[in-house]
Amino acid sequence: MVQKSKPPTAATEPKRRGRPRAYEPDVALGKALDLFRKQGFAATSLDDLSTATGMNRPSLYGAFGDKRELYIKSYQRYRDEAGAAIGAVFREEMPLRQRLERIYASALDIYLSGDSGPRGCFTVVTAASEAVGDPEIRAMVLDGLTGLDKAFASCFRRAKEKGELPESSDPLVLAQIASATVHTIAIRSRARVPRKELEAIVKGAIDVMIGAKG
Amino acid sequence: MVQKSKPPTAATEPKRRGRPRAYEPDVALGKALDLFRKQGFAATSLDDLSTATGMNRPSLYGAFGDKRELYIKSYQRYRDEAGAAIGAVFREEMPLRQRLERIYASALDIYLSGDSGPRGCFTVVTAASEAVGDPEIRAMVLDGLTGLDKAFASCFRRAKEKGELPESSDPLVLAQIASATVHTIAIRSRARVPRKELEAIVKGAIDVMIGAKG
DNA sequence: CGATTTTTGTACCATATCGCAAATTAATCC
DNA sequence: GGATTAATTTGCGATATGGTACAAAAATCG
Repeated sequence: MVQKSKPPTAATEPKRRGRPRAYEPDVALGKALDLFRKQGFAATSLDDLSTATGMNRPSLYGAFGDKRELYIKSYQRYRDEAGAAIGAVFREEMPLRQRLERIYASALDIYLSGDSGPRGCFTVVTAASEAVGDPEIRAMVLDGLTGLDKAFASCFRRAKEKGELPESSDPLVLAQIASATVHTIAIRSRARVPRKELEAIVKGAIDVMIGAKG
Repeated sequence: MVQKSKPPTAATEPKRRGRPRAYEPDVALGKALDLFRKQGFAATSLDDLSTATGMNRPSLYGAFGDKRELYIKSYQRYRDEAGAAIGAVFREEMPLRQRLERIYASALDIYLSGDSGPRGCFTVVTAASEAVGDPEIRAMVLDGLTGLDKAFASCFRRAKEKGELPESSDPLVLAQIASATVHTIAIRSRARVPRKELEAIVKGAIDVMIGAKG
């Protein structure tokens, strides 16, 4: 039940008072996230989480609260990471097609990762499921969905201004198709559709969005 | 623990031998399906299923097998129903736009139904989740996904032949966008996005697919 | 070193869960 | 009516589950 034996890594120790933690909260949360992504909320037991994180249940509870809180914190972490990944692509300057390709590539990287099979998208695979019954999770899911829509919308708006899209194009509509494409590969990846096929879907969608063919 | 007190409804009784069933398998499976759609596999207990179907656990077990088998049978039932609904739309002759509108309308009917909140799509919300770990479910999910793709593809192929689409259009690509649109509304409906918004997404997607604007 | 603080480890509790065995009930067949 | 068949009902049992109480451990502070 030990995660790391060597003393706390971070140099910025405010010299905590009592017995030092045997785990690093960040890596523990990462492990919890992995499990929740793979199995969902209900199918993941505290024992599972305990062995995966290397923390025993009381420590888990003390650090993150009960199972639902841990789930929400895991989801928050996932969203932060995913948001950072696509945010990076948005900040760089590049042609529309390339930007889209990069976004979908990093989405696929996220969805297809995992030792025991692709884990898909947290939002789509498990959070959406919990969203019906849990208002807090629902709010996060909605926020994630509209966040993606908006990111794509601004992306297309910018492209249109730069003349990369015909004047007749509607950035909001294109954004929803772009989001839908993200959603469809998220679902398909969970069914172990091979990356090649997912990339083909992405390519076709990009062609349509850019107006190469329709 | 009684589902119906009156004797078996169906006129086609082969005069079964022993004590008559107190339930009708069809309605029981429907109730099970409702629950699984709402809660997913792991979060649905046999007790839940028992009270919902009006059958006690041994009867449930005798009729449908263990929980996983019941889940698979429920999913099969869902697919049969959904397939029948869109199949009906495909058999009729009508212009492309109208056909697409009808398909999405019946999809929304399915996704948004439910007493305690919209239940979304079985395939997307729960089956895809189980698909990673269960080959049989995965096969069903894949079958459902490609089935939808193919249905849309033939739809667009027909439309192209009839001159409803430009010669440059690729039915396979359009089909994948059409499927992606189904997937995105399935996910969003689970997050309680109102029907109006979902219909707007559908309308935008149809416009792009038909080539009205891009 | 002793007191204090914080975390860990063990053990536990109440309940839920899945599945099944045995007895009971209700129908048909002869 | 008695035998047979099939479904129901009750209840059990082994295990899993989420959560917590409590003592031991490991650090800092004075």
